[in-house]
Amino acid sequence: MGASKTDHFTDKQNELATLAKALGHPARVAIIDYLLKVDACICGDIVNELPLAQPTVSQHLKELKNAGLIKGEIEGNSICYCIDEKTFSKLQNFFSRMAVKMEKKKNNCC
Amino acid sequence: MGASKTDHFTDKQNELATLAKALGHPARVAIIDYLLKVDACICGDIVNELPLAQPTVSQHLKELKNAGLIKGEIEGNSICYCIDEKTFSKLQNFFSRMAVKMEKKKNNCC
DNA sequence: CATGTTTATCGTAATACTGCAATATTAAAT
DNA sequence: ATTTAATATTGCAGTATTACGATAAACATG
Repeated sequence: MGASKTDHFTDKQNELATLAKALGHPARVAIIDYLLKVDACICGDIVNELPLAQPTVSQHLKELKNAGLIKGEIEGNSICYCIDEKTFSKLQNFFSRMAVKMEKKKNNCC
Repeated sequence: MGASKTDHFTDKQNELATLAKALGHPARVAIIDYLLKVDACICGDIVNELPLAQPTVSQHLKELKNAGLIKGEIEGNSICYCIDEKTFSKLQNFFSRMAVKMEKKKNNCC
């Protein structure tokens, strides 16, 4: 089938899955890495940084934007992309909540 | 094509992408949630918790295990699954390193 | 306005993912 | 040794993802 049964899971589960999925490709991780490495937002350049054709990069950028991981503002005839920190802190919250639960059940388990 | 060009990215990028991809499905997030909710490791039960057929759940468990997010030990004729905390702390490290970089470039950007 | 630059979209091919019925495997219990 | 229970594997259908060439759209500049 290839289609996930999203309606059977909670909103939080679907949300985390969507964010994780967006990060589930090395090219998209590389885009995030690059946005973090340079000291400001990037207008262009991203295509030259990746070993992929321009349409492919554009597609990956779109997916990151759809997931809310990056923002893109039009700046003249190029586009200024930057990280959406709110979404990343949401991701971090998911994991720290998980960490708390793990701490609780320590030694309760294999 | 449908195949990622993993050789063109760094090991860390590929590693994070692999872990994120494994969490990129609500059923797999639900499995992790369940393992965290119950106070011990689970021998069985997981199939009954999810709105999916047994072979499908088994497949998701396999993917989580391949990614190193869970461990499964044979216990009699059932299997005891539990979270692999090492992998989760690795994930958390990725995100906290990112958070540090974000903090640094604050106000340097849109 | 014509041209070049930058980014997005379309179309398409190859591959991966999701889901399940049927079946196999494994180990306990009778 | 059979039966039962719990998981895994196989095979298949349907869908999604990845990648890119070709092309379009938007804008700045000469």
